[in-house]
Amino acid sequence: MNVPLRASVKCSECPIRHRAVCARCDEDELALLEKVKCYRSYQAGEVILWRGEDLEFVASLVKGVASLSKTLEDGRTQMVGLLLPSDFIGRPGRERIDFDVTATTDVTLCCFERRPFERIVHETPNVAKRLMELALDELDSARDWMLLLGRKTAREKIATFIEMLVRRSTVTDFNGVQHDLSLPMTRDQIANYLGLTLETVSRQFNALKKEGIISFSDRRRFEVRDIAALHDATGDDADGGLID
Amino acid sequence: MNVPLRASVKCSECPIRHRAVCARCDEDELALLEKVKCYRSYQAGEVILWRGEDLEFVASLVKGVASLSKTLEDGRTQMVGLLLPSDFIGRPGRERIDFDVTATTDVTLCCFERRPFERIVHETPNVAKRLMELALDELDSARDWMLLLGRKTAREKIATFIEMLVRRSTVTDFNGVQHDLSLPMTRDQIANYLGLTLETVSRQFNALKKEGIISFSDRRRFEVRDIAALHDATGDDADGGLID
DNA sequence: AACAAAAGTTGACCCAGATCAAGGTACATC
DNA sequence: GATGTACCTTGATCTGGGTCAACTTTTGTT
Repeated sequence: MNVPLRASVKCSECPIRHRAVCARCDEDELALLEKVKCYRSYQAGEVILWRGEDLEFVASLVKGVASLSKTLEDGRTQMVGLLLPSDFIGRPGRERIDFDVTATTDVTLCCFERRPFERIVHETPNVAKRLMELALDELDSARDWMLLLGRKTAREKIATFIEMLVRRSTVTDFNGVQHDLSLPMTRDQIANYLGLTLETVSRQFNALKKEGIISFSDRRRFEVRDIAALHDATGDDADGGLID
Repeated sequence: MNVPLRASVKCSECPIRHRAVCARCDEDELALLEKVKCYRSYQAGEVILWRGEDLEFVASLVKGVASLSKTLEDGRTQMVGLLLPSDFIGRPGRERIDFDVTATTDVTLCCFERRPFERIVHETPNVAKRLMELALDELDSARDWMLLLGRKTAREKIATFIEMLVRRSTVTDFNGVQHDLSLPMTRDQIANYLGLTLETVSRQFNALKKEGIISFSDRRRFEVRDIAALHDATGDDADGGLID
């Protein structure tokens, strides 16, 4: 549902309080934001924003996974961004976006009307600064992704993708070992993310499974059995690769 | 040569005065920057910054073309950014970069020592704001590029590349028709940019030539003969594609 | 429980673009 | 004007991953 709901969660108790656009805010600044925020929810598959549409709100992603994607004339599409909790949608000074934003899983957003938000950005250096950091982080991951799309083999792409999920979940969950991770999307969406077809994604997952590097408990849930072999399969050098 | 030269060009007469990081500065703010700037020159092929190296300066690109590139363990490389005059190198709050920066042609930089520059960013909202705009522009073109790398055919990649050169030169030169444009790099570097091999780049250029869409006067200089056919070959829809 | 729809797997085949190889061309240096 | 070197072109061949197609498994609905 894209019906705005008055905020039910207090900012101070928000799960993304310390990573989102509000991360650097003090209590007073937070109060400003709290006054203009509202929540919206979307079901998996729902389009959150269409390319070219006027942005009436900007938002922090609170829960779930969303994706940014671009489409060619004949319908080929490529994901150009993956949004996880604490990532931001919309940019100061931009009233349109040049890609579609779709809910990959069920999603909850913390939305701010664009105009009031831009005033706050203007008057609150801590928000402006955090927005800059978020933009630079996105730029870094866009560049890692370009290396992946331009030069990696199908196997390397899949291995890199899994490694990224492992890293992100560590950051999110604070558990040293990760067994039982879950894919946040279908094979088709993963193909879209990696510049492959769904058949190739399926084959490469199964190849890594056969080699004992990963194992699946069901279609979505898996476990990394050999993290070193997984890393070798990414093609990245020891220190390099995705840093988030 | 990477020997810093005391500024010889006055900011007020600088060719990138109105597009670079200083674009929004008033005279007083400009004076602040002028005090800490110096010029450096690099020859085509020279590495400006190595990945991982400590950034001692940040800089605006004044003249020439530079590229950002990433490398896999086995030596495959992919360009992840192309810097043209007025583009910026280095980011506030980051003391390292995760890619190499190389002079593609002879290059002149307007450099600022990192520390003093960061103080100025902190105290000059007009600089901070402009830096944000530049970062967002880079993010947009990174995303167009991801679509290109992930989903476009060799022909579409080459056509898109040429179309970008046409657009950029229009913006730079303010001449309605562009005959006699020039490639800022070798076939090898173009391949690197587009996620292709140099042989494929050569073949696709010659295919477009045979079809009468472009023509070459020498290896570097060319002319677009049929801009509509060129656009058709990019795979982008009418309004979409690279916007810079 | 039966059925339908969505998601995933597997095999056969094919082709765009990589790879390998051999020349050709333009410019710099002596 | 000869020699070297970097750059580019062109042809022959190979192959990773796309395409097409059939089938299986899971999930949701009546």
